[in-house]
Amino acid sequence: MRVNLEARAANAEQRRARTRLRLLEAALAVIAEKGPDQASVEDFVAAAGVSRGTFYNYFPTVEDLLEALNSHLAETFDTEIGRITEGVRDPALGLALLVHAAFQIVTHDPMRGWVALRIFGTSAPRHQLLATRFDAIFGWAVERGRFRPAVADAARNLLFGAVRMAQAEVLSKRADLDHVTDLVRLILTAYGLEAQEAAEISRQAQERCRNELHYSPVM
Amino acid sequence: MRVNLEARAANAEQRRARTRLRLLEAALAVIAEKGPDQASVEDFVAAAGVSRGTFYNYFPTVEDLLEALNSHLAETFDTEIGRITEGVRDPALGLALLVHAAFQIVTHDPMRGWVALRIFGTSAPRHQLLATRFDAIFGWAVERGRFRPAVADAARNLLFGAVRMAQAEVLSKRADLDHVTDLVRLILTAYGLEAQEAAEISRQAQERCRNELHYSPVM
Amino acid sequence: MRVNLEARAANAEQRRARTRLRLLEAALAVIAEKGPDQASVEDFVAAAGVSRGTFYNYFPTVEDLLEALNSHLAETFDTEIGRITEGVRDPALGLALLVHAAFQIVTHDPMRGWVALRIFGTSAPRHQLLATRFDAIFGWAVERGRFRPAVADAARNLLFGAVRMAQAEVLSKRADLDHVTDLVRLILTAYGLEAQEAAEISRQAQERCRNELHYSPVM
Amino acid sequence: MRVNLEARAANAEQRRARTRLRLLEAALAVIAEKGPDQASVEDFVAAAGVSRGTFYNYFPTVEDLLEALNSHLAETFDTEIGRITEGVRDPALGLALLVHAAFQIVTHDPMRGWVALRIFGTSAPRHQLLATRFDAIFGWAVERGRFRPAVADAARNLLFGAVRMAQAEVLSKRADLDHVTDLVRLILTAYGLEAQEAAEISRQAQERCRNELHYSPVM
DNA sequence: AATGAATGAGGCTTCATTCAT
DNA sequence: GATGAATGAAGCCTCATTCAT
Repeated sequence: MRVNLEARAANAEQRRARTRLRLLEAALAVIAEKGPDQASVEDFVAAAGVSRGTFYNYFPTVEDLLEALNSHLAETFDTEIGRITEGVRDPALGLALLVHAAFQIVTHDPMRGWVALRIFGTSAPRHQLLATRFDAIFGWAVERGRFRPAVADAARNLLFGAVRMAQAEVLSKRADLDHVTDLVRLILTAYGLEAQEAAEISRQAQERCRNELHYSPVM
Repeated sequence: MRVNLEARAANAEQRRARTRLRLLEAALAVIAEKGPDQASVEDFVAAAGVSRGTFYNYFPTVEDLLEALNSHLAETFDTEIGRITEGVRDPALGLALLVHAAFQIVTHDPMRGWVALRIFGTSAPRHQLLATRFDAIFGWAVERGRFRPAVADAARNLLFGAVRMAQAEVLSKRADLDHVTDLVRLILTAYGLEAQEAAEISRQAQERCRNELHYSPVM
Repeated sequence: MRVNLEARAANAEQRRARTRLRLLEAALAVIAEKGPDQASVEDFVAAAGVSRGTFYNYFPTVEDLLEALNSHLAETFDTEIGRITEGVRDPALGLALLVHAAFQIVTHDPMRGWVALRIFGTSAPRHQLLATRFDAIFGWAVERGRFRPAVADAARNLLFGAVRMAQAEVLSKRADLDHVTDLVRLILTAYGLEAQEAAEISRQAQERCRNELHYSPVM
Repeated sequence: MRVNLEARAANAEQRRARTRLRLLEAALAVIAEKGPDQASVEDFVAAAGVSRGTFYNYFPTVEDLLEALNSHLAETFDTEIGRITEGVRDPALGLALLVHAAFQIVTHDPMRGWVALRIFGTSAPRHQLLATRFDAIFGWAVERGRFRPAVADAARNLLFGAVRMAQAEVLSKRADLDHVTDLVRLILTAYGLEAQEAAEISRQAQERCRNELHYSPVM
């Protein structure tokens, strides 16, 4: 009996999780297309194939869904980036990989790219995962004498701002991945590398991402 | 008789212009606070102190108001930037002035800063004035051997992306104008200047903006 | 489980049908009073006792409601007329019955009468059911030598125009059903019957309608 | 001095009348196109080339304009009809002329035709001029033994209803003037004429209208 | 849990009318 | 008189959210 109950509970929980995931997936697609401001509950439930009521069984408000989506994306994104930069010895290469990997992901799964871009524009709380990761690498690079010392905030905003803008360009197909290579080269130069080396590392990183990133959509 | 009619027409025209301006000013304040997507006609007319109907006497739709505001801001902004960079001999200093001046304006008239930031995030047609201005200076710098040759798109996105992100930080008071000085230094370094000189020029430019920019709100 | 779901679905469907009917009924009353051009959604929902939003759950626009109402009325009307003229051997009597029955209905359910009158005046697509029915009977009468040959269009417009005008008079209580008897007599005379016989048939038809038409509102 | 003042007053009055007429003309055109319910003050003043304010100097409300237009049309219409039926000896021919003349007018000046049709559908007070004229001719015909005695109301509604319906058809070009000839024949038959004679008189009347009606728009 | 009908606040837009000039 | 800017009531429609089943 007990076993039965437990099994049933587990079962129910699984179903809950599955429905929740369906709603998140649907929201991803809808928001990628319309943006968070134009997307309605109707859109979400239609895309997920569930009823209005069900939506509210999982998310008390639309805002909550957006937040959940935001967190979900930030976490999976950070995880992927972590995997790529793991074990890298050179912090400069680490940063280059970080950026190139992000664009690799965005290119292969544009929906996530759009959603990240669009949610970012709203007042949604921004997740600190990537910032933290950046700070760690950057600090390490300075410590090792690889980068010229600089205020971390400025360095971070330089990179994140440029990346964000390039992301919009790439997603709109107004720029391709070579654009990113140029950008990374400029950034590394800003941080203190010689132009030659910066170019070299950026190129390397891109290649490595292209080859090694066996990427598959996470949702 | 004729004179009377003409005078009356002129009078009416003035009234019209004044009301239109009031609406634009009000919209500036409202959008700075709420963003273009959350602002309603009700907000605009309440802020302008006119009736709902009056709004539609001036702008057929909200979109039209936003567009008018957008153009207005882009033009005044560009004009101001133009005045500041006029007569500058060194393109590197020109770019530094461009960025610092922008932040000077944004700091003194945060509403415009917010509106620029927020409208930028929408699908509103982006004005090309500043991009054009940047390209001219950058091309000139490369030609003169002041900057290392680079793809203009990448160089532009680096600067505009970073500036945009810093603008959000500064407006939110999470960063001050020193942050901008750091940023400009990094950017100039990315473009090929020595770290030392980059820092020097950035500092100079900031000082000059602080002293020379007798700024007053344009609307 | 399955049964439960099915039952629930059936239940929901019933609710839907009931609400839809309530809206149509309410619209009938409202339009009878104000006419389709002066009726607002507010009027409809107030009369139906539902909320504004509910209206749009059933009809995308006011126009759609009117159309549904129009079709509904035309069909029920034609059905009733059909029942009355069924099995009649003499086409002249058939036409007389058609007209008298229409007025019987209009008298007992003035709302439908008004709505028919008022919707007719708009650009709503006119239903052809009655016209078709008339043409059939008229053609039959001519064929049988009962009516003098005539262009069907003229004959139809004579009857429909006169009936429409009389309907307005009767509904406004400026005329009673004897007026209709006179009118039918004139029409039958126009079609070629002797005055005496025309009067006789019109009287007969009226009586028959009065006795046999166990009429009850359809909505 | 006095003369001057008087002359000036007369002048002013003339101008007033002219502006008023312009507004009526404009309203005629607008209503013919859009119908009275869809026409706005804006439409009227745009068509008349005057300002909103001027409109209200002449008509306190839109309703008043419609009423004035209604009266204006009824009067000019009646005048024209009167001219045509003047001196006719045979009342049957008189009625036939009345109808054919009406259609002649409507055909040559469709705007008036549409407006009459459309205003009629509203709750505007109906003018009795034509009804009175009909009653006079009909009574005369009965008295003379030309028509079979009948209730005047029924006879009138038969004719007016049929004419109104035919008018809609003719204006929509779904019927031509031959349709009217058929209709008049049926009506005269209904009133007691022999079919042969009815046809003959209807034809005669139509011809006469076509030839003699030197029609020109009245406004 | 899931459903979907019902709600009502909130936004957009039109337009007859007023009124200062 | 003529003008046209300003008004605000009134209409349309959407959509997040609630709730009975």
